Amino acid sequence: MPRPPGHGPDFEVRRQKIIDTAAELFARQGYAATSVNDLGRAVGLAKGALYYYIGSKENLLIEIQSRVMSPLLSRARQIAALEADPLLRLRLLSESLLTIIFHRLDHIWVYEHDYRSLSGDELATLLGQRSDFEHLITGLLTEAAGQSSLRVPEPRLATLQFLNLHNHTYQWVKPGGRWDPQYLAREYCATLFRGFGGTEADLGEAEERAAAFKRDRPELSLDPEVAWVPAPVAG
Amino acid sequence: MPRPPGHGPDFEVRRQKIIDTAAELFARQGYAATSVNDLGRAVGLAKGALYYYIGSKENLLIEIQSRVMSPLLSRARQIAALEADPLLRLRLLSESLLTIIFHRLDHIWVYEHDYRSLSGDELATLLGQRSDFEHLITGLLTEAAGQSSLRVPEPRLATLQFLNLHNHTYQWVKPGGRWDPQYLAREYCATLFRGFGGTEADLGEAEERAAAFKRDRPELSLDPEVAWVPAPVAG
Amino acid sequence: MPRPPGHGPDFEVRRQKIIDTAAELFARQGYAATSVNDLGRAVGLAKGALYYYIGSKENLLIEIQSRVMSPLLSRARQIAALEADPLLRLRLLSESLLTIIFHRLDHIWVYEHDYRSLSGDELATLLGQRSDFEHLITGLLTEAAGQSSLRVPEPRLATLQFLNLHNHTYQWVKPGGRWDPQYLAREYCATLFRGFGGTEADLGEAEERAAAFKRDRPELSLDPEVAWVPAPVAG
Amino acid sequence: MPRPPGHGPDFEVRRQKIIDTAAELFARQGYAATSVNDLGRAVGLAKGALYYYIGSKENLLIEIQSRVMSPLLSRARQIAALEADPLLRLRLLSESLLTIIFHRLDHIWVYEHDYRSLSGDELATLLGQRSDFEHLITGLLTEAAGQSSLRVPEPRLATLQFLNLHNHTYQWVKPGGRWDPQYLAREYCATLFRGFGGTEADLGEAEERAAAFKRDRPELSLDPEVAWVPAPVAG
DNA sequence: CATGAATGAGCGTTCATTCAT
DNA sequence: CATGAATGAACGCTCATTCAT
Repeated sequence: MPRPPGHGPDFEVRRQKIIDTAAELFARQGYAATSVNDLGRAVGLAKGALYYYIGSKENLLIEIQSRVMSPLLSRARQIAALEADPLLRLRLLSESLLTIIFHRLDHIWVYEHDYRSLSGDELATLLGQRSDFEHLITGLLTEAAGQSSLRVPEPRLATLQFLNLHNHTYQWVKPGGRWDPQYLAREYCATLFRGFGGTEADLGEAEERAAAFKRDRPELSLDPEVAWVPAPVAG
Repeated sequence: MPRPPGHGPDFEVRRQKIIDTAAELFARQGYAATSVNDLGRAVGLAKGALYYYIGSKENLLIEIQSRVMSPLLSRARQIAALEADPLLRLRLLSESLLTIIFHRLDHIWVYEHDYRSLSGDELATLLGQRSDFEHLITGLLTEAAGQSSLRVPEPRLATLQFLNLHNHTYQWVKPGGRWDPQYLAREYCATLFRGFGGTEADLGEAEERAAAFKRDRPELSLDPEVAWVPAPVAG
Repeated sequence: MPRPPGHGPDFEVRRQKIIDTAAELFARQGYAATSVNDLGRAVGLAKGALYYYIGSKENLLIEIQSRVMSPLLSRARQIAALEADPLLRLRLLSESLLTIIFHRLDHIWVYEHDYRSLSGDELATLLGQRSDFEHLITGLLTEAAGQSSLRVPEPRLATLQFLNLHNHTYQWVKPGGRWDPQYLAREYCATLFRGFGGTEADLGEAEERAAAFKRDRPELSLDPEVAWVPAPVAG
Repeated sequence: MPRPPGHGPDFEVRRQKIIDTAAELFARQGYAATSVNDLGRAVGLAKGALYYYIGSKENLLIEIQSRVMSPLLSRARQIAALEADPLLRLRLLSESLLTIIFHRLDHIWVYEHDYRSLSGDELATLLGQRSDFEHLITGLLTEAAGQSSLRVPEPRLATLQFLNLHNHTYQWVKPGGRWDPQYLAREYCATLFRGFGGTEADLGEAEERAAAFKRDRPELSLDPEVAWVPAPVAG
């Protein structure tokens, strides 16, 4: 879906705002139940003008998915590649994941609910990226089993518990509510690390180092405003 | 949508089979993306006849939600009311919940994905039932904090972790695969009980008692065949 | 585009009438310039009901093409296979072709103008059939060059002249006007046979035999009412 | 559709190039199936600028029709007015007509297929011009019947055969292929003249004189480059 | 009970055209 | 001169629902 070659300076700004609104609507009503007319009404544009920006309805879905997956995966790879204690890296990953969930809750709803509405190719790409993300976690859990007190006899099952605990959060979380991503990350990791047999000492150490890390390497904490905007993938 | 006053003895049987098929289709394609024609083709009935049984498309959604919520809630209430160790009851609840997820995976997909397509009243009813279910868990966790080694400083957050861990399972579970509900319940409860500070002793005891319970009181183990069918329709 | 399995007795009748009307409209305004709404208005049916009968707009085009090609080709094969003088067979073919043009003028307009709107597969099929038809004529002309006074040094060019002369008739012919298919066939064949160097004797003989043939084997004269209706091809 | 009163010297050049491109696209895809956007892309202009040159889409169609009809009719009048044997003039007309078909095949496709998309007034003008052209041929054929061996008992039918044979050529001709306009004109006229009862002598004479004519009065041979461009717009 | 037929609203998308800049 | 942006109508098509038979 190639867009016309020349566009005014406002084009991309406006386009991003339309995708924002689409994410809100899709999150609230579902992708299939939201019409392009609904979106037009919400952004104050006739349908014809909308298509000037969006290309197609499915394209919106692709962009939204990519706005989630793209920064998540790149940040996850950065963290996984750090030379640091695997528990620390899991803890950092937990907070990154929750940060994204908090700051783009509507995108996450769409990401979790409507990915099956993608067409074959796009779906395959997305599932591949999801699988990559999961394998990063599996790798860290396996590493942790070797270097700490954690017991991970079934890395796949441990990974799935990690993902269950984090990913389902979008269903009830209220940004600005009682808990923030940092707090939840600490709690979730505490549950999981203890739950997988980790000692209180290992747990405390990971938490301390995470605090230190965020102090010393702030660029590795996900700044969602920066992370989202360029969304360079797909389309 | 009043159904005709008198119908033959097969009416209800046939109706239930249609809802079964609807659940399969909705799970696979989504509620909004499944047409009444699709359903008609799948059950081998023309649209006119179909409407005789189903009343409306939304009605199907209501019935499916109720088929999940109704046995789950009644079984949860039964279990919560038992005179027994709260950890044991949580363990039994875990297995019941996972059993439903395993045996009616298609219903769960619909339950998790398409409840927002319900109209206001029906949605309110459903959300109320979900809240009731959650409070049963909160109650058991609070009890457990008093009677065992568990520390539950924030019962709401503990409840949400319990729900996250269980409810997200539908996204990846494959019935007939590596794990069964009993195995997953043991693993999940082990993670949670340890994660909330429970001792290995408490944990082992709960597991033993659960085994004994299922031996002595088999009627309290969820038989999914029985559990579903009569599902008294809410609404 | 499989139609639902069961249909009332009127379905096919109505369907054929709709295709008739579509052919009229397509002939008058062109396929691309005729909307499904136009057709609905013309047959007195809402768009939804129309689709119950037609499947798709392109399907109408396919059916119309097949209504022309199918009887034309089968009749042409019958005639070409006769054990008779090639000039006689060309003369019979000429009349068959003109009879179709006269009796389904609107179909011919669509056939000549809008075949390029067909999608790849259907277009390929049609072009193949057209090619088959042309080769029948080429064959007869070549035969005639051997057995009569005709000189056909370039069979392809002779074929194209035969086709030009006949096929372009749809542009100006008025059924019920001054000339009928028999008359035009005689005139066209006279022009072509003389034009290709045939003697008056050959020409007269072919005309006489054609008259005899139509008297003795009336079943080989194209009865357009019978020829059209079953239109068993494609869809 | 008044064009702005003053434009630069390039205006007309550019305009003609745009019409060239439009003719290509309309011929390939059909007038109704070609969008103004397609045209804009093909000529490298945004829609706004395009409309500065074209006025409207229908205007393009009018111009293309006129580019065919206008030189054809003026050349035909020139030829018909010559003091020369009618068979010679028919022969010259044949070659002129075929030359136009060869050199502007795309225009001819549009001319033959999409004239029905013209609005009432334009269509009336065009049909009048077509009729004028036909009457020139009828006149020549009638003259020929008086001065040569041709028998033309029905001048209208003879005219239509002349037109059928020539006009349908656009459907299959490939410029640069086996035959050129001169060759086809000779063949077509041979078929027609013989077919209408002309002697080989008359036929040979006409062909000889045509060769002489083209040698002595080359300005009467259609130079397509000159013939097209200035095409005074009808409408 | 069950069907085939019909409706009217809505779907995602494309169109010819306009116009401020 | 030329652009990018906007419109509103129409496109082909699908939908949930109804109802005479």
